[in-house]
Amino acid sequence: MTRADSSTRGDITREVLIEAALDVFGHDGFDAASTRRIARKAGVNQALIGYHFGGKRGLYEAVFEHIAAQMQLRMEPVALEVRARLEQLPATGTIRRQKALELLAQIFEALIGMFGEYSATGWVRLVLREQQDPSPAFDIMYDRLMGRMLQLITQLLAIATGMDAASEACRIRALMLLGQVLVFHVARGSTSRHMQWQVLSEEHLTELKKQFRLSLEAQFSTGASE
Amino acid sequence: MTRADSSTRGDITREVLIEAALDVFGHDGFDAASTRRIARKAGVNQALIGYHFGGKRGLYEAVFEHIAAQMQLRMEPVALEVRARLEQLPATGTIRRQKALELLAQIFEALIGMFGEYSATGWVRLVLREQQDPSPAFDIMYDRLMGRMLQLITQLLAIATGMDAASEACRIRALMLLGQVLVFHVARGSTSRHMQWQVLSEEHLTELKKQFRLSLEAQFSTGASE
DNA sequence: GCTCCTAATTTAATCACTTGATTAAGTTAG
DNA sequence: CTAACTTAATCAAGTGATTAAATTAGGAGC
Repeated sequence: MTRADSSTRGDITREVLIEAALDVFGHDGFDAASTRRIARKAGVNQALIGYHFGGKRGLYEAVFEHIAAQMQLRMEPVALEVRARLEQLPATGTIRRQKALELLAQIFEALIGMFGEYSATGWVRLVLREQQDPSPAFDIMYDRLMGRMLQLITQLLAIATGMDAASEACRIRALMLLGQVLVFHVARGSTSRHMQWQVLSEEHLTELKKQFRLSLEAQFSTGASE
Repeated sequence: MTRADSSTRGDITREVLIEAALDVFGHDGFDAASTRRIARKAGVNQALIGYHFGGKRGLYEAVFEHIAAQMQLRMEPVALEVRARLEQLPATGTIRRQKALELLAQIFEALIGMFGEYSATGWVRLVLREQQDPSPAFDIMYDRLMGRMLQLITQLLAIATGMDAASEACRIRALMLLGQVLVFHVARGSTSRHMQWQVLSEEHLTELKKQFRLSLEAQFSTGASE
């Protein structure tokens, strides 16, 4: 789609291969995916995988670089804005807590939107597989994105609740928040049956955002919490 | 281990094959797992898979029957007790809500324990894979276990909050609760890095139960919700 | 603007190997 | 003795990787 400017032949080949590989790896997993199928889907010769990426593994990791770049493109502006507003918060007080909670909601809204948008593509499955037993490809994603995002969430949660950001409890609660969002993607089979949702539509995402916000505020809005 | 009473040779063979298959399928996934490796691990001939289970697929589904049976064995008593106590609840009032919330906490405590206990074995990965694109093997698990469990959770949540059990909101919140627990297993890579947990120990599980209960009570304890 | 040449890229063919399934011949237990 | 069970051997199909040969694009020289 946006490939008009890719200069050399090789660049184009690499690009179509990565896109095809994202699909096939996402669908079948690393082992079950065959390089021939990827090449056929990309409309190029199978040997080009070896030529351009060194082999199947190299292509796999290139796919993760690609995903990480796309996610970063999407989440970085939000993270930057949140961090900027974080600086301007009053040093203490109820308002500081309230604002931090609002920033937290903002991040998760973006996350829900991103997960929802990409849930049709194969990359949710890809990342999920890597979560189970991480290969070097996982580090690409964690170091650039997930880790930072989790840090930011934990930090905001600490401010919003008065917890210690370094505490185990605070990090657990941060992950639990993430779980409330992830479940609709990682437990897709159960979700689609229990909700009777065939596909995650825009309306469903809106409802998820709403319910998540309710949950967030019920848990942490100023007043009592640990 | 508990195989002293399995009568015929065939039964024993089936059993060791299923146990080996649970490991290998869990580790490698359906496609990447090889019947030869399973057979070698089980200490039997590869052709026995075809003989006893009809083929690789048949063995795979037998593994799920096995898992479902084990989970059922573990969760059924809890579900029964909860359902029994549910009957004895007062028809309305704050106490009814409080008790329902308590039952909810009880279920999740059992779930956290079960997930934690089995997280070392391969079956979390197995089920997770099936969640992504469910095969007939998934229905075995959903119909017997997950579906019922989700129904029960939704029902209790409805009582505890005054929501309508059939409403979309209530079902969403039920899944979100489950997500708070699942995340530590499905996002294992991120969890182990963020928490710096190498493995889910008994102490970690205790802390998870504690934090989950805090979250549950903060969200739904009597007073304001909906 | 043209040709020519070289390096980058692509192709088809082939390699050794593993896969799940099947078969016929064996072995065991009741 | 017979039916249940197990074995080793073999099958066709598909795997990732590699190779040498063919093709292509783009800059140098005129």
